Amino acid sequence: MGDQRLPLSQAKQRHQELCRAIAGHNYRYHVLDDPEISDAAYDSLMRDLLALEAAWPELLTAESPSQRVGDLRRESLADIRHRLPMLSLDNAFSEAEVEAFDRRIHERLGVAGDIDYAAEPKLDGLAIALLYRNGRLEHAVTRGDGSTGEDVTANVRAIRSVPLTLLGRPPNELEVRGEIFMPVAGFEKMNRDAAARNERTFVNPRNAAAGAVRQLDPRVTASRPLEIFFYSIGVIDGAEPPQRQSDLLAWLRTLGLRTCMEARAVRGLAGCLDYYRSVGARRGTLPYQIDGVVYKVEDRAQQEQLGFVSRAPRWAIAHKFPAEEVETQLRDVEFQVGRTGALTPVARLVPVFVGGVTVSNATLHNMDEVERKDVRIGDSVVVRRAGDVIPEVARVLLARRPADARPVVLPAECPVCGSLVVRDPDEAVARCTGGYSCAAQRKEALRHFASRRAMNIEGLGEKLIDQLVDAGLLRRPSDIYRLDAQQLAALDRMGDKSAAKLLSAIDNSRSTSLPRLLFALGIRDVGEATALALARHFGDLDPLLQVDAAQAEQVRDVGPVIAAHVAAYFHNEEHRQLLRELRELGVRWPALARPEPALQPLSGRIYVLTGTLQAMTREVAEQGLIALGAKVSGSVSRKTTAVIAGADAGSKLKKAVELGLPVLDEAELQKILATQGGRQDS
DNA sequence: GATCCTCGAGTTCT
DNA sequence: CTCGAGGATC
Repeated sequence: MGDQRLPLSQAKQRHQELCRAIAGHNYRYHVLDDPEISDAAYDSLMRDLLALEAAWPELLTAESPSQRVGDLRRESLADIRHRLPMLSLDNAFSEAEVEAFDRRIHERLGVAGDIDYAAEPKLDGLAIALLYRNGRLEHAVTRGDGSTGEDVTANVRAIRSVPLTLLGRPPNELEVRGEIFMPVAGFEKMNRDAAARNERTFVNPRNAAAGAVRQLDPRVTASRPLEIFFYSIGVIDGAEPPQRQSDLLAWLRTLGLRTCMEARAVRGLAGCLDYYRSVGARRGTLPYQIDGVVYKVEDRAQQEQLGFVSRAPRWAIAHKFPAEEVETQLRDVEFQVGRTGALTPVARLVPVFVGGVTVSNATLHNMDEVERKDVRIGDSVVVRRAGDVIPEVARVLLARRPADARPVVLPAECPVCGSLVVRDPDEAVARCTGGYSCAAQRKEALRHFASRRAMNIEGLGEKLIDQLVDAGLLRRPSDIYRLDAQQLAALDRMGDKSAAKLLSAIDNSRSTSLPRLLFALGIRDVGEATALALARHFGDLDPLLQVDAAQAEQVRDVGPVIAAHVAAYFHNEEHRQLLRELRELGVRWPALARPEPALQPLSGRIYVLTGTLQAMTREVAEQGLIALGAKVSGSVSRKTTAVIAGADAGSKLKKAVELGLPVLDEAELQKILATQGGRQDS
């Protein structure tokens, strides 16, 4: 190469020119969407750069455009703590909820006229934070749980619309936040190519983008059509960012950071809703997937005045599009038999792709629901994912009902055991009368007995229980404690090691607590909370074996119905025999000591946990609160003391905000547990 | 008797 | 997460 004979100083200069030229073309291409030169001319510049760097390796720096893609495959991704937490957004699913949001802002700010908002599409991708120090990309971190994410720097460098160095006059330190996504066209092409090579395809652009960013090999990321839009900043040092959100976006563009060109400044509630409708109408023609729009209060001083609720700002909201609804056919309705014998109608659907996954089943809850929706077999139905998770049949398309559509008939006999099915006229559920002789009820009862919140026998799940029951090794819960290694090893897919592990898990479960045992028994209408109340009230099993309905009704939250179930359970000879056997086989629990009031500083308080906690599991958090005398409830009401919200909290957080209840985050919870002298021994 | 609050039970898919 | 129903409260 001719370059090789250049003196070093000239080579350095040429290198700088090339880097600057390439960065400039990147900016025109990605940020302005207005390239100056052809792709071929760009490639030629890149080739020159590579040749120069090959001849003078000392010129190579991490910021060179040639160094986008590292070739280091890593073992795992490191965790990085966000210096400023990455928040989530509150959601609105209707115009009324946006109206309420706008009203709250007026009230809090005490202003009368229209509020200025910045509106932008809500991309369906992956939130990310990039830190630039002195204009150079230092690291990129996923949102993770909001306080800690994964270091994906090497992969993010490989995304071509991410500048490795900022243009203009960047501040000393700037953390920018944005969304990485895969444009629909790129996604489809990638899947076509993958299919042609007989490789696995991705279900949706969001998953594909998330997978690509969390790759261990940055070369794989580089081969995926990823893009990024920036929309906010985190840590900043050495510059005063613009006062308004719209100006902030313009400022980011001057630094070479790509932003969504659909973002607009709008006035007042009406402006927000107009924007929502206009973007919604064009949703299908946008080159990327969006799941709603975001409104932010424009003015930063107002944002600061509004502040935060737990993990979400009060000054922004995501207005979601309605859940995707897809039409499909109802192939059949089958009835599942639960632990209590309840027959649940389940819709078997022609598999259909909705909300990012393939759905083939959906619960219909009970016969009332079937009748209310007028569901018939063979119907065309509309399916959606409620709360974006559980599939449901939204409605039937009556106009498309085929002539041979068959009504759903509640079977007169249990589909599993053939026993009579009865339905109390006052109740919505129909039940199989087979009791413990019904294989479905027996299996479900055993599964419940072994489940995590009951006897907590790890490894004894649905599959294994099916096998053991079918092999005749399990009939009743006490049989679990009679299993031996030889019997287990004879089962399919069960080696010596797994058998030993299971036996040890079974052995561990012998040492339990009275509330767990009472819950495990599966007495009708006795769930965790009632089991705990019974255990507290009676202190041990023996008084319960003598209990009559009147005594049981003394327990808080136990009325005549549950009291009758409890008394009947403990007077049934089969059940008494079961309890005798469990004791003989070594199942034991400490008698419940009446807790000292001094150790119950939180007594009378009711907490509700929601969202995903990070440092502790939900169960540990619950136990910690209960140990201090607090109650942990599953639903929010005016009686709730406070809601503890982890990451991605949903409807419960929303309700707490509506009721004006205090919302705590995980750090505050830990403070409560620590300062109240939370004991770890329960 | 009406209303609100809780709890229990069942469920999807990766 | 959602529905239904039991219990408490007024």
